[in-house]
Amino acid sequence: MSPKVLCASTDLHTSRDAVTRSRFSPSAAASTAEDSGESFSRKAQTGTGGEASPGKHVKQRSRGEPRGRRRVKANDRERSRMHNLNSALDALRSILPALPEDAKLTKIETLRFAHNYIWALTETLQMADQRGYLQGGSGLSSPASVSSAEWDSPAECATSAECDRRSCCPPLSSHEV
DNA sequence: TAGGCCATCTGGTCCT
DNA sequence: AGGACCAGATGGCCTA
Repeated sequence: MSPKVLCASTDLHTSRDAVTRSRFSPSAAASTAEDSGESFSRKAQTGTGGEASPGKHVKQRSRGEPRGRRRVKANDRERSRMHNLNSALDALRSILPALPEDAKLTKIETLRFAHNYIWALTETLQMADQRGYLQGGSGLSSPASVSSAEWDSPAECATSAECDRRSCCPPLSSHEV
């Protein structure tokens, strides 16, 4: 679904990254506009968003580092934080039931799929527990051996549409994570 | 071309 | 004081 290639978590210099960097040139913007005392901000330019009205609220400068340098550092941290988040998301994708190679789940799809997957596993465990399968140690297939389609539409339903009709699966909104 | 998804920047707020 | 986290804004890329 999503043919785009996410930047690898450790690669800070994807082509997209390069494009963005060259476009915004944050270091330049930060060190020129901000060092001169004028805060460079698209929000301020457009006048949208939750920013305080200009002039009313001037954030205090630290006496140490110049504001521009702090901004650049904060941007770097934020970037790596998001890369970290994406790594975790990739790790989550990797343990979800296999999908076709080219079908990479989007972020929101990954979270929803994982949510349903956990729900299905829980249901399976409960059923197995009730039937005493857990003592025997057999009769349960490993999650990895179950197709993603099966996990998308839990055991009782052949299709997700049927699942919707019967409401056998908890709607995500009912216990949104 | 519109809409979805994404990366990035940014300022505010909370926490250590 | 500085870092982490968050949400809004922006613009690029891709697909229907």
